[in-house]
Amino acid sequence: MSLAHAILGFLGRGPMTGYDLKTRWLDGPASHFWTADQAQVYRTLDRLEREGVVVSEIVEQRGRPDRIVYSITPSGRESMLDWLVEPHHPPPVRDPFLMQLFFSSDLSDEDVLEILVSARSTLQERLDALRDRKTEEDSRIQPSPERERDAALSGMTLDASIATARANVDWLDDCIERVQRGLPGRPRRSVHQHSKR
Amino acid sequence: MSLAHAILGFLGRGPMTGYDLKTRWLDGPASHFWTADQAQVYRTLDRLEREGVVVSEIVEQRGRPDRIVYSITPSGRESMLDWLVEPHHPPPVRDPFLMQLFFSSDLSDEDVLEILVSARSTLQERLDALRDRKTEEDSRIQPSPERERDAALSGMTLDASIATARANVDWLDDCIERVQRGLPGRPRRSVHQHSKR
DNA sequence: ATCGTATATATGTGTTGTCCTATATCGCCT
DNA sequence: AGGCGATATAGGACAACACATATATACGAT
Repeated sequence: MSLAHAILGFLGRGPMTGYDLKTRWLDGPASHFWTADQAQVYRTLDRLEREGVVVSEIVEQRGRPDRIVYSITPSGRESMLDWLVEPHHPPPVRDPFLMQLFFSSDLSDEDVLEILVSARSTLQERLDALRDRKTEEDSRIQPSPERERDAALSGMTLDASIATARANVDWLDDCIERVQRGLPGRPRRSVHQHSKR
Repeated sequence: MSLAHAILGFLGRGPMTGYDLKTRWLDGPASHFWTADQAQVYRTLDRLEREGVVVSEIVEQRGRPDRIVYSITPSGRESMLDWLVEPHHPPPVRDPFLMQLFFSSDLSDEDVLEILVSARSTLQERLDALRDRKTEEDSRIQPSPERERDAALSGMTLDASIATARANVDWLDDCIERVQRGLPGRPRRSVHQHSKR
């Protein structure tokens, strides 16, 4: 599980609660390469503590649940470094959108077009958000050489997501053009005969 | 689960066994947008039959296990058409490789470079394979207008994967160049001090 | 002669991830 | 006054997925 290593990675930069991990990091600077459910974060922290790679300290609070501040242990740092030098490749492909397009021969050209246009607009939003984050991160001045290094690497990963998103928007534009010129053949069954609701 | 709809989609083109679904389609023409375990295919077929969207017919064989040939039912076609017109967006991002790069500030420039070069070579192979499939599919003549339509859409999805892969190779080239010029800061902890095995 | 591969389905088990709900209080907005 | 969002953790239930193993035989290669 890579979530465990994301957690170790962030705890390597300083002690934190599960809440912080989720809201300040996973939902923010890490959101373009990993997503995780809140429940899963807490459960993973539990597991990591049982494994001895993190330790927790309870900080009492008034009015709120006690904070459980986790820190990485030396064994945790070791495990993270081991993970860092192993080769990690992108995960198995599983893309419902491409699947939809693949099986769209039963739809009319108009329906296919609609799907493509809608996907384009979603992707464009995502791309804009990524670009905003990139300019924002680029303009932020880092207080230390270590942070500069972190920022450079973080920027590189953002560039990857931006490049991918842009390539996909371009591809969608090509598809839209092609469908507008008309796809070969005709749909076997039209949706409009089917779903007259 | 989209696997269910992949299965319905392929069964829509003709009756088939679980074995065929896995070996002739999922491991082949569908592999760039979906991957599935053999066990999962059979279990999903079971479920789909209980749901009444597919029916099975047992074909006895000598020397081999009986074939269980599945066909899509009218209700299955309906369910597939419903799914086809719904908007489907790419799944949540989960990329161990980007994560690795993000947390690589504890590695030396040389180690980061090694990771990038290795990723590049894997991706390049993947890209070559996709391109081969594309030329192969393009050169195949389709027997009917429906097949032509299928082929056009299939080609479009292949183009998406190719565009993504190419964008990523280009991005990796940029990264490699940048790291060769040197990343800012220095690693906090070197791996070489750590793993002298 | 045996080893591997293709054909064909099935189960057991564990892991990872999702969704929903519960709890408790503070502060802000309407 | 009352509702909503932020702070903070936690458990139950389930779906999806991965990995290993079992069974049985034909056929070609070494």
